[in-house]
Amino acid sequence: MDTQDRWASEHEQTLRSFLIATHLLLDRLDRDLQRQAEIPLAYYQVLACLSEASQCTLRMSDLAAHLHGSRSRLSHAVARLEERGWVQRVACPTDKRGAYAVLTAQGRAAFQAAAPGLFESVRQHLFDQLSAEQAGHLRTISELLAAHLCRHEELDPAD
Amino acid sequence: MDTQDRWASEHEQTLRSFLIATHLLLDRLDRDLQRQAEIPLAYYQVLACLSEASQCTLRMSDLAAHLHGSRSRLSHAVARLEERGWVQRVACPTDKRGAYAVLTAQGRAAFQAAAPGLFESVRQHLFDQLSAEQAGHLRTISELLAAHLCRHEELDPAD
DNA sequence: GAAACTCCATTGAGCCTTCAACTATTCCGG
DNA sequence: CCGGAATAGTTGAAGGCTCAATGGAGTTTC
Repeated sequence: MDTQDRWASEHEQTLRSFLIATHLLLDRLDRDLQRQAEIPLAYYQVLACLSEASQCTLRMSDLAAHLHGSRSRLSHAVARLEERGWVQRVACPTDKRGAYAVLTAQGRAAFQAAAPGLFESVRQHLFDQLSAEQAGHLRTISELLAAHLCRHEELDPAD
Repeated sequence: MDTQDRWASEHEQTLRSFLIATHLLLDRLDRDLQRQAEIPLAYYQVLACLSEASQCTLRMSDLAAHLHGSRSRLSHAVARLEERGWVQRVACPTDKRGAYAVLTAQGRAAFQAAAPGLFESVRQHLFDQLSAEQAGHLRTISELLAAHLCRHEELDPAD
């Protein structure tokens, strides 16, 4: 087996483990959250983002950008969250195309009720499995990859 | 800020980066593969698994287990792949409940056509962004997490 | 050997996401 | 100011996933 092949097979194995681990972990977190709080992880993230914004309010576009997701997806998500009374859409006075998403009191309550269970899952399935050093590595790696992918999306609007 | 808080906020940041990075990366790989080869990453993994099996054949259950996914999901996936003529179901002679999934010649061809593009994406968006040391860490971490989550699923059939 | 259990695999409903229009507004060059 | 281009956001169809329910086939027990 020459050097090229060794490289490839090593990376292939890493990729395989990475795909399995991330799928299993994301599924588990999503499932736990779904069972305990009846919200998908993706919607929890919307609530989390809004809860940190000033006035618990964000323009739809900004919210989508913070979540690194598409406008379309956010639009659907907010529609669902609005049905539950957790978020409200408010028209933007200065730009009639625009809309604000506002976290309601109920939305904040739902978010706060869901958080402890999620953190417990994360602790159990992620951080309890890693040494402090490994958690540090994971953070570094995640930040590197996220930065690259964000950069790449800006530059490559192959859409 | 006391020690507890520091711990929590550090981990929260790590989690955030991790979720963003994995979502962006999985989306990008899936999208690239979809554009270049018109298959979702999940279906590619099915083909990959079959292509490595002896006779390119695997029991549905075993295939699901290798992929760490549910039987239901695999059943749907194989149904789609069968429509395309890439996989064929074959009844198991010894156990009439059972079914084999067999990779067809067309399926193998589609898999081989898709692989280079995927590896290129993986190289560009994952390994080119990491040092050799970091790739090693990622592998270790992934394997740890995957092992834990597999163990956990066996032990905790909270279903 | 029949009832009770378990196991393999499939099915359909419901939800989430993506993709590709589409509407409505705002911006900008001339 | 007008017409074209860019921007904000929504919508509906299509596809994939999960969940719960089902059917059919082996297995166990007495």
